[in-house]
Amino acid sequence: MNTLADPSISLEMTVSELSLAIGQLLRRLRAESNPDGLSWSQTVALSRLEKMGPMTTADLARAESVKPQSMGATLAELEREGLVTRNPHPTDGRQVLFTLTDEGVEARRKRSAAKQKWLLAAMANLDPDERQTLLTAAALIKRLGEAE
Amino acid sequence: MNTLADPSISLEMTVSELSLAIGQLLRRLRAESNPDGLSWSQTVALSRLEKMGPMTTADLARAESVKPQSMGATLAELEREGLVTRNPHPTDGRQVLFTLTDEGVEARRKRSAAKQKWLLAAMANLDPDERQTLLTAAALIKRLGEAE
DNA sequence: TATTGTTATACTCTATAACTATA
DNA sequence: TATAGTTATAGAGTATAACAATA
Repeated sequence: MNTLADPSISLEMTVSELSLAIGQLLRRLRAESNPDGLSWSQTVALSRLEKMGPMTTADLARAESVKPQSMGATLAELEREGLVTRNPHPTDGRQVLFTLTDEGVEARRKRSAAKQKWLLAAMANLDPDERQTLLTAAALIKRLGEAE
Repeated sequence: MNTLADPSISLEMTVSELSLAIGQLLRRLRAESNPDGLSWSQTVALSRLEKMGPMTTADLARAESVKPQSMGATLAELEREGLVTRNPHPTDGRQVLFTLTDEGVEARRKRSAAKQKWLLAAMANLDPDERQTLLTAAALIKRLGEAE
């Protein structure tokens, strides 16, 4: 009589539970932000640039499921703060490649600390098994977010 | 030596991966929203009222890690649409209890369908094991979001 | 024509501050 | 005083629409 074995119940319940849970955690993370730290969207853009190397506005927008205009605003702000620089695309004159500056790398490491510090502390109370579950889940969630 | 066995490396990596993944999934979910559907914050408020029964503005705000004023705005909008009603608290004249209307139950079920339908479809491609991981992770994420 | 990016404008969500009513 | 809620205002993030430049 294992209700978890019913795929439809499990699926809808998981969808609902997961949506509510991640929404709450994200709001919680935002609430923990540092006054002179990086905003969420800035942190995300910097992280992705650091991980993937130079990228265009459109690629970053696609990667984060936002419109190019929205990503453009985030990048313009990061550029004003000297955390990214823009370079022309070598072959396509329309495109602009954004690259992390040294200061951007530093900022990503230091100024996003407040948020992550909170989550780090919260996760420190979990069992190793639970942390492993979250790491596995993170990869799955990433796949869902990227899914067509 | 196994780097995954180093708790600090695993922990930081998990924090980073998890934050990025849930941020992207949530933006993705928001992007899938229906033009005449419910907004994310409305869906969340209705879901919680449905699950927990009548609640006050302050309780809902605490549950979702937002300020009472923010939750107040969401509830006012839901009230204007007839999806929740307000009732006086039986013993404390300051408090207001919000309750789902029948129309609110219906709306939660139908109008949030667009978003959840997308996630449901995406999750249908996962293995049962992977779905179980997400369900377990949802509970963990919920605990993190509620953590002091 | 299609794509990249920009500018202009508006909406949603959330925050802070100041206020009223009740405990 | 302290708490629950409201009103007013502002900022961040995102969206749509209209445009320019390039492919």
